[in-house]
Amino acid sequence: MAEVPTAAISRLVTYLRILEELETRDIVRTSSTDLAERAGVSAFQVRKDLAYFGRFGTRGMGYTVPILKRELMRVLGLNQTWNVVIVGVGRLGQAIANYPGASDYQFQYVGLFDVSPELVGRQVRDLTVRHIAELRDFVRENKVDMGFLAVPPERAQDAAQAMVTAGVRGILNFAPVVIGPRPSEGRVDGNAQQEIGDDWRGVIVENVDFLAGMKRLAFYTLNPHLKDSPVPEDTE
Amino acid sequence: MAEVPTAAISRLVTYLRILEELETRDIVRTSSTDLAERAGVSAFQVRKDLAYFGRFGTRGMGYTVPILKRELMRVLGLNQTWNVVIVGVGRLGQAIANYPGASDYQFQYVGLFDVSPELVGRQVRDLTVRHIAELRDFVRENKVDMGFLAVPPERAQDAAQAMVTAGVRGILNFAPVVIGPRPSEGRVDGNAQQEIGDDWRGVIVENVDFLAGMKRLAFYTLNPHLKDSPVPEDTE
DNA sequence: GCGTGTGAAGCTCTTCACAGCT
DNA sequence: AGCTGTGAAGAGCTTCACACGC
Repeated sequence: MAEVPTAAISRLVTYLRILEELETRDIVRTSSTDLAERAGVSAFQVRKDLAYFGRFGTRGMGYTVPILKRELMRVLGLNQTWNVVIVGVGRLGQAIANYPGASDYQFQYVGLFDVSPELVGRQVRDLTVRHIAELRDFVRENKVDMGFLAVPPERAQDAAQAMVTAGVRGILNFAPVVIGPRPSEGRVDGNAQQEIGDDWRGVIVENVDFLAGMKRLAFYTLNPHLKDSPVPEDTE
Repeated sequence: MAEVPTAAISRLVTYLRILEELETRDIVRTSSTDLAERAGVSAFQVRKDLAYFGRFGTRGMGYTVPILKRELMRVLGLNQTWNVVIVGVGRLGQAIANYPGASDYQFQYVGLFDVSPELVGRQVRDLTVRHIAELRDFVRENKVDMGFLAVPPERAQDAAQAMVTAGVRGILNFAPVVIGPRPSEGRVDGNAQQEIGDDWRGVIVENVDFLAGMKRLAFYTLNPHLKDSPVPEDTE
């Protein structure tokens, strides 16, 4: 199914970041070996990852930083504007909204939503927090490309369903739960759950779960032999 | 090398979460099929993942929720106390420090560190923010099991190096950069980089990178066919 | 009969070696 | 000569089918 490995996409993001840093330092040329070292992967891997999307280098020469950067941005869809709503504007949601770097890639926060009366109406980063009941109309009246979900875990499934129903097709889920085309837990399950998940078709969910990260870290700290350490073996 | 797939550990964390929710609802029995459905994976996968660590079920019966929960906590190292320092106490670091759920697993924040004069000395969640120069002594005088790194990306490599030098053996890296046994960028590279990375041996790094998550989401929103959607095909 | 546990098959991803261009 | 691009080999992960125990 996946003719391009998911892990390859994560690595492309890393390469892009490295290219940006090289560009700020006015370094114009690089190579798969150089990128590999900076990214902590093998040079084979770099070349293979790039090869999924085209031929960006020159044999014998390497890569030209601005060109490869431009191409990776195009591949990743970062040369266009993305309108984003944030659902859940507590401490985490606000930290996300204010985190620098998102606007560098034309990610624009266009709406903030919450249920808390203390938050609705408040200004956060030039935007007024709206009640989540307004989400549906907002998504219909505005172009919304993706939504960030930063509500407490017990509300995540319902909030995600609301986003999908409203028409959001990409969700970055910060809540430590699995969201998806499931009947909402704690609801009477009697009536014919007709076509559950039909509106989830084509919806992309990416998870950013820091509690899970903590637990993985705990496990690997206890079992370090099960994880490849960041100490390089040899780049090629 | 990895006799247990990395992805399996992530899934175990998910199973554990589901078991906790079942327990709060007083559900005592479950099965690989049930867990699979809730976790969004196949039942084969659930059984295989559990089999890496033991035999926790009863044939023909399924699993007993409290037993499987206890066993998974033991496997993941969540039945012991973990002392955590947070390096970087800006908006993101504070959101992390205040995020509920960490203390449920005996993750205890024992020290907060930053360089900003505005933050050092301030109280955050019952702790006084210390200057990062105190990190080394702090780690030596206190038992510190892991560190969370939430500084701006340009400071991440140096801060990570400081943590490792101080003796921190597990790092949860929130900064959108690769950290590791590299010479700090922007430093004169002249003298013999003797044994770079020697002190990184055995250090575990887990990344929680939400900017990367945004970019992956952008890519998969543009190329949905390259990603398995959350819509289930059939659980078994 | 039912659901777990597991060796084996199948598939995806990574590593490799080298052909090909500059 | 040097470094990319890529088919092929190898490793690792997932899926499967079925034996086993309740």
